[in-house]
Amino acid sequence: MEITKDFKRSGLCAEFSVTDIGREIILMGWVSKRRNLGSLIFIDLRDKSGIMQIVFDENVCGSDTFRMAGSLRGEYCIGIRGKVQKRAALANESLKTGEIEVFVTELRIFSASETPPFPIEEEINTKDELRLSYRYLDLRRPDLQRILFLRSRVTSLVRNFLDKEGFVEVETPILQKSTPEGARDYLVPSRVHPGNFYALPQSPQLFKQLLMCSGFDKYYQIAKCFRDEDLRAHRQPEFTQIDMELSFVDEDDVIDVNERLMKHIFKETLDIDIPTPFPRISWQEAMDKYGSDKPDIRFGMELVDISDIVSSCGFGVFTSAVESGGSVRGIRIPDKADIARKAIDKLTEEVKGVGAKGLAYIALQEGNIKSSFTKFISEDDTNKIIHKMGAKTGDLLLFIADTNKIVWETLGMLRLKFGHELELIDEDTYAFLWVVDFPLFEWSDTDNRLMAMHHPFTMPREEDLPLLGSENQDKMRAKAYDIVINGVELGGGSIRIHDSNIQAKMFEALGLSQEVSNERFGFLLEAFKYGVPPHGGLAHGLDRLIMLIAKVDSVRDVIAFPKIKDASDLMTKAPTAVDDKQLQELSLKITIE
RNA sequence: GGCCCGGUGGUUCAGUUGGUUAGAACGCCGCCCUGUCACGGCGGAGGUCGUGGGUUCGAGUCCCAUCCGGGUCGCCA
Repeated sequence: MEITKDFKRSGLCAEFSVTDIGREIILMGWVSKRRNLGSLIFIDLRDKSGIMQIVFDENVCGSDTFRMAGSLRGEYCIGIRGKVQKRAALANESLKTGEIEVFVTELRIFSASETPPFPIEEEINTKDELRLSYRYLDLRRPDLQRILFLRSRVTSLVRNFLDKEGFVEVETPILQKSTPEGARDYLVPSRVHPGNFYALPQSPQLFKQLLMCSGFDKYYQIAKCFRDEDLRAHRQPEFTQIDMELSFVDEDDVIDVNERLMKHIFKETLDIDIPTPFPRISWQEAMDKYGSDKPDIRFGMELVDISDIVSSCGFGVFTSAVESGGSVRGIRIPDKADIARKAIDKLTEEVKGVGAKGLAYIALQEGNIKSSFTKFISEDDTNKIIHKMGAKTGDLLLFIADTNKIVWETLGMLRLKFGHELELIDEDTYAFLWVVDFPLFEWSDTDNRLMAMHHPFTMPREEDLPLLGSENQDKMRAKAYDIVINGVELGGGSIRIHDSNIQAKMFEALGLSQEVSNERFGFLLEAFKYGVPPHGGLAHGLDRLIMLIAKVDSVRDVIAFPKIKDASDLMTKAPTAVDDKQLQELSLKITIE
């Protein structure tokens, strides 16, 4: 059945209302539900806009059409001509079009459908495995359609906003040079250059800096990025960034434009007014207070450092942690003093999973203090701890003694866990936050050297510059900033180095010889010889932004065709083996099996 | 790669200390029904309980291995 000149869609289901009563219209869509009453057949016709009830009455449509209507089944793709009428019975208040219906005079079945493997409805419980195998059917469901329409709306808002701000969108190459610093690259073999490979971009980082060298001043791109690392609920191997770079700016300028961008997006999509400026805290403060560089500040329960009290308390676990450069910190869980011994044991197992050696606690029960360690320390010290923690009867205090990194990570995890469990979090608020003054470097045990925490082109803070090259350079802070919403790292960026001397020292600090840095980044260093503007930028994770706005928990729900945990595609079965002929052309040989 | 959770008609689930013929709801098929919208009524089909092995008189249930999916740690400059 073909579409003909005199059978064109007059509009979408949800576009019609009582003002159209009496009109003859043509609708096209899918059979969502059918209710066959014998000599009266109701069909819920679904298109991307919603549902329209259509009615088949043999007296109106004739016996042939009525017989056809009886054969309709779920997901048949059809077109109908009919007259809009006010419903004879009560209106259906759950439908936008609930006051009207269409009496069909002509039915065209474009194609039949097998019974779908899962219901095409909102809020189904079907396993991801099945949904992703039939993603094209999954995407018929209204909730997923809404998210993809939302996603399109957001990218459109981003483009309009940044265009007005004087940004230019430039496409950077997908086939790039591999620079093995950071995540693993996806590699693409070159046919023309046997034995050589392109890499898919992990981000357009170097190209956007080059665009600043070229004088574009303000660049952005809705950029596809690729990282060959294992997946998580928030992580896909290919994902999209709202990427930008600006010249002649400092941190405040980048932060300002992005605050206004976020405010604009949240106003236009959710009609929420996000107050600006967003709060800013230093990385150090974030770690000390929340044990995380992406803290959820919708609730308190902040970490407390008790190292000074316990540094010579006589309890070996505590004192040795402090002596070896670590710390002892705790959090106060309100009204949890009645926690069962078994639950403490379970928590202990959990913190061991994060790398802690154990979990100490004080439970301030009515008239009784239950604790794993107070018998080892003086009553005076116990009271000091309770006082510093601000604890009162009924509270549970949990402590970790270890390196700072493990203490932060463990207590940060416990804080989030109890924040959710005790329902301290208002799910309807969006708490924006800038985390600034990140450390410039981070020690890598696997590589046994300093690594750039952000990337090697990040500008150190001026007052820390004298430390570069010194033995204290690991204490340096960067002009780097992350934007965090509700405990989710939405994006990050930095002011870049535009001074080739500082850049050279930076590579030296990272243990990159001049040869290696030239081989990897020579084109950028060369470009920096020709008058490079001060510049900096930021990239937002678009997928995460959509997750937050749409309030969904899996990044798969905001990507049309996502990959599963092992980075394969359940629907197309990619990746797959290729023909020997293709391998030969690429001068590749498979060595497995 | 480690750890945790899951896999039972098409879908979502139940299934007792191992014990008759593995159940329910929805969906599907047939018949009836002129105002349904979670339509209703009557009838029906549909399961090698992910797979392989083991223990047992007997396994959906216990054990081992394996496959598939999810979460998480490692990893993600």
